[in-house]
This record gives sequence, structure tokens and C-alpha cells, in this order.
Amino acid sequence: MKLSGGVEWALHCCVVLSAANSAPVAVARLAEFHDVSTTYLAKQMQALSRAGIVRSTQGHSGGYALTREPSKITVLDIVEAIDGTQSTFACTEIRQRGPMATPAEACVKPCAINRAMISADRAWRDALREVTVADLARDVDKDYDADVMATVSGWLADETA
Amino acid sequence: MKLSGGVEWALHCCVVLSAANSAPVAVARLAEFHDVSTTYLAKQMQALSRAGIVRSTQGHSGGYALTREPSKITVLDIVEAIDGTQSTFACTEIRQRGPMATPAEACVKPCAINRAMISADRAWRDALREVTVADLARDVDKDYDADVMATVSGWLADETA
DNA sequence: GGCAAGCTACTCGGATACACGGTGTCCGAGTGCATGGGG
DNA sequence: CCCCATGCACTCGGACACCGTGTATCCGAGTAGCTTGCC
Repeated sequence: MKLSGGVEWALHCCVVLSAANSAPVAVARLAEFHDVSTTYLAKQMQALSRAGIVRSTQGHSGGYALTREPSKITVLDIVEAIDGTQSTFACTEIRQRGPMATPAEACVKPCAINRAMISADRAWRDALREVTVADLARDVDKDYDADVMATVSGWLADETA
Repeated sequence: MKLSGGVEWALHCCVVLSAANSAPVAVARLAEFHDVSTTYLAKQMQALSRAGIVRSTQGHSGGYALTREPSKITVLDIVEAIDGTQSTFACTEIRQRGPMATPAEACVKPCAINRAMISADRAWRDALREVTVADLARDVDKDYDADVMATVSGWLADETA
């Protein structure tokens, strides 16, 4: 029950991209900024691209940019893009097996165990859906430094220049 | 982000054990009932034993039994026994890395991303804590058959005899 | 008949192989920009 | 001076190895109950 490590990178990258004002940022820049593997981060960004969260621009001075307002991108979107939308619990319907198997026609509804898991999974996703990239960016400014986002923005501009 | 498959087995086993009235049930019986691997199920039961959820009795007519009332055993207890208590998200503090690293003394509090994840994790665990083994057993009776629990209890008695 | 010692068979427990998914990396296809020549 | 063709360097994208965790299994240690012999 561990989340893929790439999720953290993807989240941080989305926050940084929200400071770039829709200007494309190359993977190499993002990787350098976070001091992580460029190639592996590229894999995560591809997943974000496939999920429609970021838009890729090729060629010189290309890169990735958010496709919509940071306030319209939830943490859940990013998590599901990287880690998949599959539920945390996969019911194998073992009640239909064994000497006292429940007949299949009685199994139209998920069993109590599965329901509890689905409910918990829903609570988890709901919590993640509550937080947007814009929230993350705002909290970063508020909590850690006076204007990290502005500094990041400037750093991105310098690097691009 | 997938839960260990053994969690499902452990949950079902705890429900069955709640029908056994504290009488020890061997792993072989549980495995036969669910039609799953005996040896692997044994591993899960060992984890439950280590967590103090079940008590093992050795020797002839030994086996596993719940250590406390089914209403005092939550789904979360079982999940954490099998899958560990570690959080779903492991913050690697990448904000302290790279050319614009945040100084460590400013990182006394978890970052916004980590906080969102912790909050979601908490919501998930809270939901699992709400459901007990007694609830599961009751719902099994209510939803699927007239008195599955009684039948299970009788089956266990027959097998033991 | 009652009791105790020994044996048997059944139980759990931890240590040991195998497999799949995540982790990490690489090179190729595609494209926008810069440049240089011509009009 | 302006426009266009060409080349280039930089970008993403998918295909390819490696490793760790979970999956599955086995055999050994320990104990409760049955059997049997004795008192």
C-alpha cells in the first residue's frame, strides 16, 4: 500500500508549472530544479500528458505547460494520472469459491468487505479532490518563504533566456 | 497503490472466526473454506497473530481464535496488521534539494503536498476504523443469505468433529 | 477402575525461492527556431 | 531590407534492462490429546 514515488515529483512539477504562466518548461529544467533523474521524470510527465493535465510542445524552447487553470487541477487528477485510477482494493469474490460458495446470482451487490473498502477509497479520493494545484502554490508562498513562486518564476525566465 | 491481496483473505477469515465463538480454527480449515493457498494464508494469519488480533493455539485441535470481541476489531486493525502502518505517501523532502533548496530549518512543518496526502490518508483510515468485524458479519447475514453465519458455525463444528 | 508416562499426529512459526510491477535508462521520431542566401 | 529554404539543435515519445517488494512455498519446533501399561 505505497504510492508511486513519481507522484511526489509530478505534484511538485505541477506547482512549478503553475508559476510559469503557461510558458513551456522542458523536463531538463524541472529535473535540474528538483535534482532528480531527468529520464525518469520524463516518464512521469508523459503520463501527465496522456491524462491531459499538461500539454507538450516540441522543438526548440518547447516543454510542458498546464492545460488549464491551476485551480481546476486537483491533486487527485495528478495522483490518478501517475498511479492509475484502479481502486486500492480488488475484490476477488472468494465468497463464490470453496465448499460453501455463495451462488453468483446472489452476488449482484459488492460484499460488505468490499463496500467498506470502496467507501474508504472514496473518502481518500474525495480528500484529494478537495485540494487543487492553486492551493498548493498558495500554501507554498504562505508557509515557507516570502515569495517562492515569484522566485521560481524568475529562475525559469533566467534559464529560458 | 494497490493493497496487498492477503488483506482480503485476512478479513474474510476474521469474519469466519467471529462465527466460531472463540473456538480455535486451523489454517487448513480456513484455507479449505475459502479455497486458497494454505501456506500463504498461514503467513497472513501469522501477521494477525503478531498484531495481537488473533491468538494461536498449538497442538491437536489447535488453531486461531479472535482475542477480543468482533465489535472491538476494526477493519483498519486488520489492514494495518497485514499491510503495515506506513503512510501511503512518503515525502522525500525534495524541496531541500536542487539550486533553490529550502533551508532545513524552514522545514519544521510538512509541506503543503505532504499535508494534503496526510489528510487524505487520515480520511481513509478513519473510514476503515468505522467498520468492525461484527458489522461485517452482520451485513453478511443480512445481504446474502438467511443465516450464513450459523451455517458457517455448523460447518466448522462438523469439520472439527 | 483410575492414573501417569510415552507416543503420535497435528498445530504454528520462521527461513527460503519465484515472479511481477515499479524504477531507472536509453535511443529514435518529430518540430520549432536560427541562420544564410537570394530577390 | 524582406522573404524563404535549409539545417540544426532541442524537444518529447515509446521501447528496453534492473531491482525490490509482494507472492507462494517448504520444512522444523512445539504442544495438546490419545493410547497403553501399571497400580
